[in-house]
Amino acid sequence: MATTVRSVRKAKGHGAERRQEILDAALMLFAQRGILAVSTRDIAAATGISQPALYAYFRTREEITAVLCEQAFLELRNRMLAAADHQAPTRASFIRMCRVYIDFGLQQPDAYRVAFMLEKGGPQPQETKARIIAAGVESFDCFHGQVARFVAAGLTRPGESVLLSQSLWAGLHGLVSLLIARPDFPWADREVLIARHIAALSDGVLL
Amino acid sequence: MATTVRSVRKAKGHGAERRQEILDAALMLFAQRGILAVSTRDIAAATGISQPALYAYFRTREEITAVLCEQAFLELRNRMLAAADHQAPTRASFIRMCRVYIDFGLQQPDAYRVAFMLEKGGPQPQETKARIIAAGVESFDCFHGQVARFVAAGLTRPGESVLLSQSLWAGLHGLVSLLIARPDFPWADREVLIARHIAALSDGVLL
DNA sequence: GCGATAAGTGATCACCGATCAATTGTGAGC
DNA sequence: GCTCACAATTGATCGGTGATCACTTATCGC
Repeated sequence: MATTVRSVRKAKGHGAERRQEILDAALMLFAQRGILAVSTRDIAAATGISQPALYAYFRTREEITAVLCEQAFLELRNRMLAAADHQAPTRASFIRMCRVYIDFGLQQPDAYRVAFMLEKGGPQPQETKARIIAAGVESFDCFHGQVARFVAAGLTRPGESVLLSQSLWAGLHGLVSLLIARPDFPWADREVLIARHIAALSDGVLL
Repeated sequence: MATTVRSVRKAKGHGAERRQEILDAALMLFAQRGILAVSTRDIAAATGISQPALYAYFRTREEITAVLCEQAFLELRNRMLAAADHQAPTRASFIRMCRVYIDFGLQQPDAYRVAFMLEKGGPQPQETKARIIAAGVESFDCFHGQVARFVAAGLTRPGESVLLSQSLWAGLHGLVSLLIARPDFPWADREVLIARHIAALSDGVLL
């Protein structure tokens, strides 16, 4: 089933390529079968290497998901930066910003799950943990920068921009995470619900 | 460490007691060590029985968490019913309702995690799955009943009450789940953030 | 008392994450 | 072109996991 083709041995300085191959294989398997249902042996087989070889690139299985988490945060940041127009902020651009976030989560539910919804089992190595937090903060800073433009333009209700940003982020995350985690719940029509939710968040944040 | 005292053998008709003892032990261990860090052997030892004995009461380990999930939903419903005053709905009572939800999540983070944030590994037995969904829907119906009172009183922005309820639930869940899942994030002061979030949700839902 | 049966157990299975010594292949120096 | 240090990778294995089995033990209706 999984690609069991043994991949060629990498030349001396090219460990980074193999590392990314492992990450790609892991993300694909996570998306196909769910994060908890994928073993290190599965990841190794899909990459075309033996299971112990994984541990030359990652200290633990959790570190693999941690790096994917970091990459997911960076991808979210890139999407937000790409979508950021530099026109004067309006209610319409606020709504667009919200949609970018929600679409990211719904289009890449596994990356989103890894980034925001994964239970941490054992304590991570300090350096790995710090990198994840840093990536998360970086994404949030980007988000906060967007929100701050609305604050500066005098379009928002009173409150510090950090407070408004964290509240808004939480509001967006709530819908995305519930739609991902509880797909069997009798939700209202998804598009209508998203539109209403964004409208509510806009009314809650903007004047 | 764990209570290794062997419990007395239950008389014939008293299996339900033992079943609840297992659930209590499991919830305690989940709260202490995290859900993924608790094994069936741990739960059995804390209950005072052997590990295979668990499988006389639950078909899989997942079914234990599933039943805890169901119980968490019912507890949430009870809290909401207990807090529901039957005075005329006001903005203040709306805010109180939001606080009940948030406090439930923050005071019982593991029950909340089990109910809303747990990744389902393999497919559940159909009957167990149906019971969880039913408990979740029951909780939501209770929540929806509260929101509908505000709608009926003409206090809300336009939109079906189901839509408003799902959006509001998502907004509340977003903050609770992020505070639980990412305690290391540099959050603003928790109380201030909660107050601002509830204010935003109120402004988004109420006129 | 006694036997049917519920309640509980030790042994064991396949699989998991992780580690180890041993092996294979690569490429710089000559 | 040959050699050889070392990066890259491996098979074997460890303790622990969820789950299942045949078996034993205690209870209660008769």
